Amino acid sequence: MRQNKIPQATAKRLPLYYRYLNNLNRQGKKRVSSKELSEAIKVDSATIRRDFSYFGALGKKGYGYNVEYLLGFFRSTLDQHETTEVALIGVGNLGTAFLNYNFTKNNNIQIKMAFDSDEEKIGQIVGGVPVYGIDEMMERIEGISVAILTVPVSEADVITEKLVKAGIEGILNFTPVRITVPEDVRVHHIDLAVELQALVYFLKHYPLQSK
Amino acid sequence: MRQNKIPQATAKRLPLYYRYLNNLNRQGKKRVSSKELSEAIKVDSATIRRDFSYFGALGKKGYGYNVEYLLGFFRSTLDQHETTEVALIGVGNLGTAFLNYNFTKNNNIQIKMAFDSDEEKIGQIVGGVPVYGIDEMMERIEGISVAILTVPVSEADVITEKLVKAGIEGILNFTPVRITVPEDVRVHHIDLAVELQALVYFLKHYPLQSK
DNA sequence: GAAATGTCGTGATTATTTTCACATATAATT
DNA sequence: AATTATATGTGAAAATAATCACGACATTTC
Repeated sequence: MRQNKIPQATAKRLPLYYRYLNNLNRQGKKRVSSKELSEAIKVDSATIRRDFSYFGALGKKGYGYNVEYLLGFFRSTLDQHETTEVALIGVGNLGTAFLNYNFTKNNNIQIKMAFDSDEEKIGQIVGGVPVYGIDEMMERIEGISVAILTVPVSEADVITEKLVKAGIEGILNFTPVRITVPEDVRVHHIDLAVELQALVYFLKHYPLQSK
Repeated sequence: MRQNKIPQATAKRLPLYYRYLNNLNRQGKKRVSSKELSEAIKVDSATIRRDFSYFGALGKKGYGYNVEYLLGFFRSTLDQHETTEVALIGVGNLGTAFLNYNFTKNNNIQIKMAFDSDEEKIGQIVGGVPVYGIDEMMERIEGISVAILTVPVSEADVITEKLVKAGIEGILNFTPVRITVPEDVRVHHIDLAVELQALVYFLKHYPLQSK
């Protein structure tokens, strides 16, 4: 379970590979080469082969990769056989977008419950997920190890503290706040304003074409 | 304008620095050290010093950095003196979240217009931004160089093609589709399902604490 | 069944990024 | 004024990641 040898950069690409293989499989494709994959997902073909090779020799020379086999392999590598249950905190626009996203289609990830402090929202079912009051969070969240944080900035720190107390292990943080957690809690940040500004910066300072 | 020497990894962190310096300045803080910054934004202090040093000697030994000076410096580096106008395509939950996000507060980025194909939404003002029909996009978008793409998967390719024809230079793509564009158009992907699945993978395979 | 073609897996190389660690300079203290 | 504490900027090293390029082998074609 903890064969910690795969580079982080590779690990980040695995879900991407997995989803595309799923697509191919649905389309009934039987084989695929690193070159084809490369064109579809915009990752250098040598990088793809290298990535796959960390898991052993999954392909066949002169043929490519067997889609079904590869898919099955990634399914178990990405623990897709067991469903990961997730909680979402903050049912605003962004939170609602997540609730309506069907993660279970490609990934065995399921948002099991959501929390909000707005009386209007409590008790509703959004995207098939029940919304509870924040005050119920501590009891209800037990057994869930991953949280998506889509609350306003002002709430971020307080909620994070509660999540940590409730034993959460991973947080996908969409607030601009760099939340503070014990070192055994993993936080991934997605900062929408930063991403947008970075794109603008790259546009002005890193001309493409010539490259 | 094109002193292409700053590492990409550094460039991606600039907006983060900028926002935090803004916060400090608002709080009336006069000085800050790389160590303080490091604790706040969770980036190694040596990395911060190195990042800053690409722009010259911005600090003072034994003192740290002058917040106002540094802020002013980044403001011009990040082109914050001029407003960047952006269009958003797809006013669903995710799109609406963006429209309600006040980018202008910290960043001189303004979503100037939005597009959707839903008759219900056309003509509305969401978060202060007018929503037009997709069919008006080609005319209206002229002069805008950045687009945020928050449409359903099925629309992604068609809309992208239109955006490219309309002369867009950068796309912040939230669809899982790896859109195809000419090489002089810059695309940044943010794939929510991939991010979530990557977090889950890291949790299971990259134990923290010990590290 | 021989020749041509295709594609993997990987050693070696190169590029990029992070981190260490310390000389150097400023600021604070006594 | 001397001493101590602080914090930068950066050379050098280490870590991480991407890419090249080719031998080996499977598949396809003739």
